[in-house]
Amino acid sequence: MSSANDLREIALTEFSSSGYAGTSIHKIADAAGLSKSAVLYHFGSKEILLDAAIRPAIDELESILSELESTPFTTEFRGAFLDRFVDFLFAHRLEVNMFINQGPSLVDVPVIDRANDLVRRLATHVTSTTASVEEEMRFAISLGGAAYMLCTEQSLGLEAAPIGEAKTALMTILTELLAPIGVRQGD
Amino acid sequence: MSSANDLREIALTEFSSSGYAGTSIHKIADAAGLSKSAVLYHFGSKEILLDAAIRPAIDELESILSELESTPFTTEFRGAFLDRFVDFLFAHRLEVNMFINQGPSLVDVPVIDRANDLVRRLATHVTSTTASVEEEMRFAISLGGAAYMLCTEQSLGLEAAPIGEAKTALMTILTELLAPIGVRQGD
DNA sequence: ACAGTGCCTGACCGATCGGTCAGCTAATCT
DNA sequence: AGATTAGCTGACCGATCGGTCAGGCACTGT
Repeated sequence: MSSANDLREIALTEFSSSGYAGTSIHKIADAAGLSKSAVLYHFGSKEILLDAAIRPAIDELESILSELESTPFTTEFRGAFLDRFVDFLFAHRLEVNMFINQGPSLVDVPVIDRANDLVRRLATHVTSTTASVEEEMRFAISLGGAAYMLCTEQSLGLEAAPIGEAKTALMTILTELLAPIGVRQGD
Repeated sequence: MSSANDLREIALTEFSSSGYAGTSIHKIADAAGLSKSAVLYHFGSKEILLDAAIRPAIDELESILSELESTPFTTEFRGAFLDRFVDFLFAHRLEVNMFINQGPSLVDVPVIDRANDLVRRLATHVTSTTASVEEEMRFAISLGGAAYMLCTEQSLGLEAAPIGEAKTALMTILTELLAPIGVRQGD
């Protein structure tokens, strides 16, 4: 495996668990068995490393969102969308956890701003413009709750379940949570 | 208002939004119109300030948990418990957001360890020992989702709703989310 | 054999971190 | 009036931060 890739993954893990401000370049370098200078050789700055670590996830989120915004929200598409979104959450749990928890405090970092914008767009689309307080809550709880759950299953005693079972359970819960939202659009 | 109390509140706000590691004593002092030394005069160290900021919330959580563990979980108590718990979430949203998001990374800070233990105890009690993956998920999503939602309502476009309406909505959602859990105990 | 390049290191820089300390001021106590 | 105390400040400390730089090492192409 390439050093750059190692560093990206290690940085993502550390940023997600200890926070961006709480993670020093030195710590990441140590975990990779390299020197701090090696990290700055591959990624010109700490911020560039952050960008590289979460950009793929944000790109995919943007793709999901584009499809969502350009497709009539029929009942069957709702299922397909939720399926893809849950897959996204599982595949990029660390990244999601990062910009959900630290997004507000990392403004003016371009890649984080982009992520925040996407979340806002997603919220606007899912809840529509006339959403009630409860509907907006349902969306926020779904997103924040899933991000939290996926990153604390082990530390909370939730031992890793078979992925298939976990996905099914999460889809059940999210479907139930979001069911009252947007029914006027396609159901 | 006393300086010490000002500092506690400012510190809580900053710790919650920018993270413990990402908040310097100097920043807190500036926001309070004092010098860094004044902060360290009132609170001997940054960690002591953190302790002072979130201890009241953790004390109340412990009280809620004690009542929960010592009361038969009848249907009517379930409602009363949820009511008290939602009140707690609203009253201490910043503290909850803090130790939900940064709890794992702030281990070996005693007051945070205590909070983590309480959350684990709460999880064990609510989901019981034989909980399924989905039941544990429902608990984690409820807790993490509520904490996220309560701290991002403004930054996500969710303008502050009347407190009463917001509480009712949150209780509806949490009741629905947790309904399938623990029915064998008192219903 | 030699130049070039990719990868990496250690020394070093200024800034900022958490924390200590001597001392100032205003109010309180005797 | 004199002593004490609470509240606070600015100077200063060592450690660590993100980042720069010169150079070493291994390999490749000529």
